[in-house]
Amino acid sequence: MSKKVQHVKLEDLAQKLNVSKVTISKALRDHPDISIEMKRKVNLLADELGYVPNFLAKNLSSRKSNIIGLVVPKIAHFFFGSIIESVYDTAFKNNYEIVLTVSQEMAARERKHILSLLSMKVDGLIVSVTQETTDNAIFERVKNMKVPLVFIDRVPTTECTSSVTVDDYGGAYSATEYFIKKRLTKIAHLGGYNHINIGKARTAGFTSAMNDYNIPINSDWMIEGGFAEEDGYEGFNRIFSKGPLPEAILAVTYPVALGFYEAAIQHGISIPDDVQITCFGSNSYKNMVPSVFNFVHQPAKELGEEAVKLILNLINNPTEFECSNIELKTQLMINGKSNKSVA
Amino acid sequence: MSKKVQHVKLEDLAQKLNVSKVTISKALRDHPDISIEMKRKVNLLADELGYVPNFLAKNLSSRKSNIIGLVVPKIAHFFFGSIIESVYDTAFKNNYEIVLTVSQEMAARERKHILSLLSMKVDGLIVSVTQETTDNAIFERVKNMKVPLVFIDRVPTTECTSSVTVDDYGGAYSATEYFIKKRLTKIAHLGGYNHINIGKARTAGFTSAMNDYNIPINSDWMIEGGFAEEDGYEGFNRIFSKGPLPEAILAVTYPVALGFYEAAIQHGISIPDDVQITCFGSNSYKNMVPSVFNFVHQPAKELGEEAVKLILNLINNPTEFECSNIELKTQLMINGKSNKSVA
DNA sequence: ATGAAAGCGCTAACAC
DNA sequence: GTGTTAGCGCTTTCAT
Repeated sequence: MSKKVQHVKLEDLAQKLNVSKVTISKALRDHPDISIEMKRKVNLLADELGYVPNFLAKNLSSRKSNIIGLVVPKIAHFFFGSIIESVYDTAFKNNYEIVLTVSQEMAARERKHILSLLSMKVDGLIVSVTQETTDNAIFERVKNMKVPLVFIDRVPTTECTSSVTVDDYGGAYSATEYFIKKRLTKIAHLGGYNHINIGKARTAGFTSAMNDYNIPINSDWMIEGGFAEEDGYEGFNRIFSKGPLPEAILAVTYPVALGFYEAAIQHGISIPDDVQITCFGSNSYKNMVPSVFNFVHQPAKELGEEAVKLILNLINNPTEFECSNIELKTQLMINGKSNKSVA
Repeated sequence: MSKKVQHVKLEDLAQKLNVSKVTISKALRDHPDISIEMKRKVNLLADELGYVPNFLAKNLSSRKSNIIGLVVPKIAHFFFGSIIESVYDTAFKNNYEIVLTVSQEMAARERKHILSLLSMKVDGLIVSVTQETTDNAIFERVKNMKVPLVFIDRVPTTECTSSVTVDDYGGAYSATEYFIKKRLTKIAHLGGYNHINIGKARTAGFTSAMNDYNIPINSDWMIEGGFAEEDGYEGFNRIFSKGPLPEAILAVTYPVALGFYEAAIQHGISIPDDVQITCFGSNSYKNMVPSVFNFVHQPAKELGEEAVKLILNLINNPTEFECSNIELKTQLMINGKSNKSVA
């Protein structure tokens, strides 16, 4: 390693080689103008001196960044953790950097982060909205600025968005159907807000399955709320206060199932003996480790990959890939194993 | 919302208000030079026009960024997920942004990411090294550049680093002692590499406890490896190939425990009936949900908070906080409950 | 209290 | 092939 590592810039290289800094700049970027010989010399010297281009200057003058901004509502949950890991990995392999921001389910933070990312001149934006997000103005703004935008998993209700989602309706339908076929017909739904696609579609899937099998829906058991533990906790208490418990629960997310579980245990209810729970999400580690829940498995890794691919397509080809929606299949996992008895 | 959202810059505001852009710049930054009245007008207009300062230009000229770079080896695991969430949250509350990069346990990626972050002119760097990291040259370079650097959880063996870690030695000691007091003396250690602090200290804690209680250590059961599932999987197979299994396992991380678990199940071994497993990490969600493992609980949230506080101190006061090491306590959790019978 | 000039480190025209 | 000239949008002296 060289000793002089501080503040090596184009001009330093230029002086040492007695050429202009433009030559250096071009050589480093493998511009066809420059001779092979020159490029060799420049790269050698750059390595030796430990030259690292100044990201800020570079992007300010070129007005692109090779950065994709990512905005997620949560991070310390397996589903989002997996999405994020996958997005990072796919971006890295395509020579893009990710700048991740976390909105913590707060619309105000989400807005602030998007503005930050825009001011960094990101080349594109991948967003999974908060449970609070109802105002789409910020997304309109992104669109007006012609910054490619892809939603992942959670999509606000606007026209012409590009998105990567899962088959929420079908997943909820299958999970509900599975309960019914097991003769568990007293089913509650801990659903998400209807202003978000996943809340709406999952509730619709649940309702359709119930209707198709002529099972009456108990309106006390149709809970609409957020996606976090506290929502599940509160959901239990609301259901509990109304009388006898259902035999089965379909929960809109894994955290909601956890919250329900906590409240149930505190009331001496045994899970899954007294109440069976299926939730959207993903059992961790290859579904090896036993869980008290069953899952509507969401392919997080694929979601991340597809979102990056789509945003790259949008960056390179803004018109052709506008408003494309990719929907991936879910899979009902019973005791960690894929369930084939239902569609 | 205003319609003209694209490319509003200082000069645009300046023209509208018939002042120079310097005045605007100062007003926006609440500089004492500017009159209250002027500031009011400027802020109003900025809001109206949706002005967002250009991050690139701003930081290029001021040569600071209000950004802290974060480098972690993994993300889709609860422990790192929690650290990351906590770092983001604490940074946000202090008006800093985080740029997160993920090395995926690869030293080469780690190096590349650190260079990227340096070229973004981050104000400081929080790093948890990969299991491969043995060359400290890149960290020396950071130090030479006078960029504040804090290690979190995983620290390379260099002199004068600032770090936030847990009591790895004590945690491993307590976990081992607990086994011994339960009369489980055939204990294997699935340890981490000795070139990283956590590998070394946890192995030392295990060894000390065994020695203090005069329990012989079976060298076939002292595995040194990485921190991921595959290492646990391989660890099982190495132990299994040597003859009878131990009664208990101390695993250096949760993923290692998972890998061991998978391999064990495949061989018809029952966990925890045949082999009890304790690992470093954290049961998820308030330790409510039953787990087949016991845990040496690491306070991830506090780790993140302390790391951010320390880096902010270093940024504001580079000399005073140099080489400070914060060590947090671990807690042995048995069946999700804190164990008081051992230290 | 306000502004003019210079410059952060780089890239993009356009000459030569 | 290589260099010259501008300029990205902001902040910083230093005048006024």
